[in-house]
Amino acid sequence: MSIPAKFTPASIEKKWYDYWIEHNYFHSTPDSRTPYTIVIPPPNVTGVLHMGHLMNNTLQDVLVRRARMRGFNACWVPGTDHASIATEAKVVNKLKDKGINKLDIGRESFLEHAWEWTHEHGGIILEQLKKLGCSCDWERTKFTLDDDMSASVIKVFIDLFEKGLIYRGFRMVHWDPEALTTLSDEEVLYEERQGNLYHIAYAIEGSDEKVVVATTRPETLFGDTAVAIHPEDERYLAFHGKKAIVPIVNRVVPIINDDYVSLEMGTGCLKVTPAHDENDKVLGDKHKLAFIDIFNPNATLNHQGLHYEGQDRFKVRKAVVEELKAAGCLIKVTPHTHNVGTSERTKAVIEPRLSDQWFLKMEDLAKPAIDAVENGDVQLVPKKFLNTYRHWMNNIRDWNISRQLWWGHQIPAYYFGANNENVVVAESKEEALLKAIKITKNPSMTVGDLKQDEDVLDTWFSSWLWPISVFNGVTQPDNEEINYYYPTQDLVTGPDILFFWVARMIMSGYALRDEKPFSHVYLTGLVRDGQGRKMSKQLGNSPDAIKLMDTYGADGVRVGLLLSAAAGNDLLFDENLCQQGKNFANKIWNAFRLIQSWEVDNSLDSCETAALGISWYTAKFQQTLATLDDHFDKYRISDALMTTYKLIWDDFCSWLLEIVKPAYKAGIDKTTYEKVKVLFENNLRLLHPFMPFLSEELWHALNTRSKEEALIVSSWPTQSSIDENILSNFDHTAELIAQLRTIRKTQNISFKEPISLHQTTNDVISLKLLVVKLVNVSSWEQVDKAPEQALSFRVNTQEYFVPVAASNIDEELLKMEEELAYQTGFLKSVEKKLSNERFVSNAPDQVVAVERKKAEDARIKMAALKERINSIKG
RNA sequence: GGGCGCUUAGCUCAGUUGGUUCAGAGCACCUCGUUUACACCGAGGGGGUCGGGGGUUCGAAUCCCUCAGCGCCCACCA
Repeated sequence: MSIPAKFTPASIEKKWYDYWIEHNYFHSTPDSRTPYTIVIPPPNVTGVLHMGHLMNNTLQDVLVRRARMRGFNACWVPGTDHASIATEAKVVNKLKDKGINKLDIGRESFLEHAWEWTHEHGGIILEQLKKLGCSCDWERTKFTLDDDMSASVIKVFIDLFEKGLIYRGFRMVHWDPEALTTLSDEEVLYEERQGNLYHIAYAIEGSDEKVVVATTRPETLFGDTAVAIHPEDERYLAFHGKKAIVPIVNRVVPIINDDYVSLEMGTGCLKVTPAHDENDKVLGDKHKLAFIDIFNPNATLNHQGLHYEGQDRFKVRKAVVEELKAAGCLIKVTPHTHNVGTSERTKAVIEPRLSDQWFLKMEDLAKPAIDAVENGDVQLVPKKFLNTYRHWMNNIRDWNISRQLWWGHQIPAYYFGANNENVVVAESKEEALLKAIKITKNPSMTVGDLKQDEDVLDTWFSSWLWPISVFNGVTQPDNEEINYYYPTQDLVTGPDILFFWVARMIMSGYALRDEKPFSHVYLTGLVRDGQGRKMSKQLGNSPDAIKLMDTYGADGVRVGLLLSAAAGNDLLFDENLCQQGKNFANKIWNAFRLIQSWEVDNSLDSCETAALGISWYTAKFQQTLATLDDHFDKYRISDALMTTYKLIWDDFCSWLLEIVKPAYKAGIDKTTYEKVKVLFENNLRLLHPFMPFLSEELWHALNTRSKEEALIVSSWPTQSSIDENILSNFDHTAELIAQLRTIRKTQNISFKEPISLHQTTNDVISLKLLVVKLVNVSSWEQVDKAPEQALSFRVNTQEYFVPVAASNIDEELLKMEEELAYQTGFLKSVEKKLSNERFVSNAPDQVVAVERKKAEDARIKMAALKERINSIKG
């Protein structure tokens, strides 16, 4: 036999991927079948495959491949995301290495660099997905900055603006002083940091008294425009109506009363810096205070910072503290831990900043999206995320959608007028001009009078349209594709972007099409390392995905990841699981080798033993298929895999093949041979979603196919009635075989030495032929009385005996006496239960019946044991 | 600070409405085995009072209360 005993995945993977592509099996177009659609969570265009992607896309491919086999028109739409801030940050760094500053080269030139970078690194990740075996419809590949994608984004912006949902607001936003842009609430991460609480004395105007405020940010005193106290704070009643003098700047500011101020916190006195703190802004608006912005965009101080102008905020903090100390204004400093907002991308400490930004009103958009998830139209898997979702959606705030970046969709807003005080929103400058003329009634205006907004939209403002825009459902709302494929079925993604992306897609679905975007959201866990740490570049604990596939094969890695990946649970990645996947592949490979090695002997009659095994396996397969389908229906993908794993390894390889296997050098009859090949082929169908490469390879190598050309487009087995009788019969037989093997082992009886078996009763039929073959039983008789010199055991209530030499009998006697003691105790406890009237009257009849059966069985066993013990003792 | 969830065998986890073999699976481990698919293997085996305590019930891994430990989400008040 020339087939190697070790399976080498590398030898077949590319071959079959190319084959699938050549035959166009991944491509989908609308037809009369029911669609099954998944849109990929688009990875960053310049990203490389990491463990999370492996996990995610394996799951999607499993779902897609199974759906395809079940006769659905499967369509998996791939694509990439331009990842505005992440990509821009990379390009900025790259230019910096070359000594180029983004601002020096200007927008046009910067974008050229960005596109160059995108073309250079873009799409690598999609190639890597192919290696994993992903059956995406590559003809549909989209990029969020493609022209048609951009057109969708712009159209939605304009529509929502015209509906009054998008507005421009002067608001406190999260400012990233390193990337020089605003961030949405979701892009800010809070870290606990050790800081100080500074107690600073402010003089009261026209008095020797002082008021002491507490602050964590003394450098912001340049922006102070009030001191606030609680109106009922008895300590400060004397200060009502007075004014305070801000140290260093010597600004005279009012002391205001507001019950926002806590009596317990700090000193009970608050310095108010309306331009640099969200809460202070509220106070500022309420009390009509001045707003003094003291920072430049890069968080150095501006001219308001006086002699600190141009210096960084943290340096200024130290210097100001020193100056206050020297001036005797610093009363005390206490350590203080607090949470500091940082930029998800640049890690810079966020500076609250007032600025003009674009916002999307969320409250009305959220309502149908909340309902959809509450009433199950959109199901989150696992359900535990429902609470999180509900909580967030019910407290949703307006979405800051503008970013001070260049890489992205430029906001289609055009300003005009002497101070650019007017704005129109339009698809193009020309259209904007028409709108502007309408407003100004000045026909002499030209496009030169219009200035487009410099900012771009948040990345998620394009990805929230993804399930619609990939089918051009925004720009052509009634086209055939969107009508056919939308809503999609399943979305597979991580819980970390539940709000960034998933919630917003649900909202856009209802806002734009009055329809959910998908029915199920499968939320995967994070992939962590063996110590539970999140995998990251910094820690260097993330294995190289490509290397992993080279080592264990794509199928092996897929199995490894899936094996312990219950939905929503973090996966502690362990390479051993990939090894297990690889071992499994090898096991299947060798099962194939065994079958291939058989030679049909047409002179042989159909083997009866094999026929029994085949009948049993057929039933077992049906039973497992029902379980498997159920796991899939409930999105228990790792359970589905484990079910398949055990079916093939244990039931097919360990049992069926051993039953069917012809004797050494003997031929096999044609009937058995053909049937086993069909059973193996059916195994491959179940296996295909998990291990597409190996299963496709063997499907072809097996050479039994009649009508279906490739496994990927073959059919998923259908459930039919299950022969329960043979299954229970087999269970009994398997137990009998295990007992006999144990006896062989403990008694040191070689397999080659046949054993004989006796039984006294015959109330259970066992599949005798299997026992004869698998444990080499030479004679099997029913006897009236237990043999004198024999080992005994029971399967259920059936008693069996294996005659042995006398020397083993004492041991056997002891064993039986122990067993008798156990049964006696067991019976006692069951009888106690049954004599409890409340149990008998309250418990369901079925449960009581079971207890009665237990007692009955115990009595039978005990009687047999006693009889045997007595007979041995003579 | 508010909310949610988790704790079951050495490891990773199942356990659906409390009641049939419900105390499980895979891996790891131990013993034996090179029988002619596979040592990336086969056969057999050990291992948990289901985090602690209390309660409801005829009956609790499962329901309630409480304590301890861990994790996540939201808000981020000087």
